[in-house]
Amino acid sequence: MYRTHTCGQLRLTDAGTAVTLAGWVQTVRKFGSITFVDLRDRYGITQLLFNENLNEQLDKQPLGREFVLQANGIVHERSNKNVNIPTGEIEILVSEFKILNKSAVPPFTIQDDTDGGDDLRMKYRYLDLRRNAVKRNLELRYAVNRAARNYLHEKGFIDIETPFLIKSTPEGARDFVVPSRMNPGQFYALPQSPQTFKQLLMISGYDRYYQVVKCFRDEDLRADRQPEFTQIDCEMAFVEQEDILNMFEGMIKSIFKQVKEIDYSEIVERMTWEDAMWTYGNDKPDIRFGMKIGNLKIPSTIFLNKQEVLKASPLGKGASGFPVFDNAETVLAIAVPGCADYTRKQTDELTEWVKRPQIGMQGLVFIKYNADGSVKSSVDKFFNEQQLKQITATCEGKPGDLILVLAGREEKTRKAISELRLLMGQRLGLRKDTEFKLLWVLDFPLFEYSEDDNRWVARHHPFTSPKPEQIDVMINNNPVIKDAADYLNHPYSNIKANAYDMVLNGNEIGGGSIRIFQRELQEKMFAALGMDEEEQQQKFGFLLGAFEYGAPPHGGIAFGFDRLCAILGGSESIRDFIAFPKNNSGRDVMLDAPGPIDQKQFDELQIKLDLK
RNA sequence: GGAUCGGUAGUUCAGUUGGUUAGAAUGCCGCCCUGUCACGGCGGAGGUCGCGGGUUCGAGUCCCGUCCGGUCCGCCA
Repeated sequence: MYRTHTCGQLRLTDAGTAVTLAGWVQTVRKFGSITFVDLRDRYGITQLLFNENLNEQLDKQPLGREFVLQANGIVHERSNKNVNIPTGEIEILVSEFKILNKSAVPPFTIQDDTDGGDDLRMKYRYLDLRRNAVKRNLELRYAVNRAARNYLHEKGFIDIETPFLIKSTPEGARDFVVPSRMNPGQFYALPQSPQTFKQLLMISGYDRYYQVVKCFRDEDLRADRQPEFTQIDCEMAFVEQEDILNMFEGMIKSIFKQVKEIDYSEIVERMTWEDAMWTYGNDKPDIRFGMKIGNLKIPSTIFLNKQEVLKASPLGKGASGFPVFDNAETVLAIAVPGCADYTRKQTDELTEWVKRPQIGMQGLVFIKYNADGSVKSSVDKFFNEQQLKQITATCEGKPGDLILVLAGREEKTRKAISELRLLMGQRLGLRKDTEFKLLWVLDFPLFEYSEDDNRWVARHHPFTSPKPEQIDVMINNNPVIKDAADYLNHPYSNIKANAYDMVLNGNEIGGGSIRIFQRELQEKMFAALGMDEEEQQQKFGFLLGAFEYGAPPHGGIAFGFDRLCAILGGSESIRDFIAFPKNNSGRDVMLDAPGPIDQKQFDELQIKLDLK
């Protein structure tokens, strides 16, 4: 037996007990004839005391950081207690010790505030995982996993595994592919999600399915994106949208309760996609703070339900005399609370920020709504006080606020003001990572028009059902677009999907839809995406076939598990919540993967490289 | 595919207008120390300034190329 207790276990009540501990040497503090050693394992740190009797032996067998040590001794009350650690009231008076393994000097310190950079920590991930900070994240991840499983099990869901070696589906993200040796020249694809399998399970009658499952997408990465990531993937049969929303806001609330002991008793807010874009310029708005967008001018073809609002806008009626606004497709404003006293330097800095290539705006207009009620703007030449106050009113500006106005092309400007809003929210400390705000975003457009491919693409995925009342529009209309520029007038551009995203603090943590379950509608959808009958049969024949054998109405949702864990852990980085993550280029720097393979392997696969 | 920032001691970083022997902190090694827990004191070792080329009397510093890493845009149903 290597140990009788763990390094996080012993307390003052254990004083006098003979124990054996095993763990890693965290630090050695030597004082001439006595030596303190902090011994660490997964459970904590216990101080070992080597007195003069053992010091000679310690000189012969010096201990270094991360040595694996076994020590026998008696639990003693400390004369100087350490209130900072749970075992701080005791120490082990060591009578005998054994070095179970030596350690090279680690390339970075194994501490909460390590001196190692990200790259190095990933290369020596097995050392980074010893750090308490990372360990806590993995423990949180397990807690979230367990909480989700508890809830779903309670609700009658069953976990069914689905295959990883499947068929390539070119819709959506790029597939990772795996060559088949037994079928030369043919390839499996790794699943982007178990989407079609879970639908088939519904058809098979497993009406409540879930899986905590790896998904694979071969797309360019970001700090918060991994080529392989984990979803909590769920599907239910005989449900409508409302049933799904209730079930899964229940799940998130239950996870909050089980993991964070947070009673999220408020009603989860709901917002249409159109309102989200209109009010926040973003389909995943952070509603922990206001700073809602004032819409001063918008193009007529978007936001069909907002035309009445537009008429009341100060710029909606016609030329203002300010060419930047008059020539712009869209003019949008936000009121930044309490920032009317910004200096020229500060406003210049914000202007530079919106002019960065990633934001790409031409400039930024300021209106200072001073605390005394006066207004001062960078466009005083073009607008009188009354007009400036009208602009201020559209974004609900109050005395003391700084009004920021952007003008330009609709899509770019809306994205820019959304980014600016998030930036200002961040700077004003309105985005606390201890506050959690859930939101459902509903009624997404079913299609988006791809000007690159000159065709409709599914915004969610091709299995998403239109709103029930719009099914006729799809069935009875010809999807062919003769003039690409005219797609906004096509009936398909206004079809809304029976789809929903769950947003937590400005992050999309889950998304799903009610699925198409009739063959005719599914064929119509594939056709709308430009697939002829033969292609449909070749790629999705199995699903169309299954729809002929009594497919029940069904729908589901998938949650981004890694990101959910990161948010609950109060972190921006999902990498810290994954035991063995990949870097920005999709490399595993510890394994040095991907890497070349042997010629023999190529020969067996009958594959030749033709590197460009 | 594009933008941008970075690469200097084991590690995290500083390094002025191009100018003598490239520094700090931490880690590491040695000696001292009986109550530390970020121990302390004294001493020491440690560098192909990512790589290649160019400009110059002289390059860590300027220019070009390249590799690697970070962040972002496109992309990610």
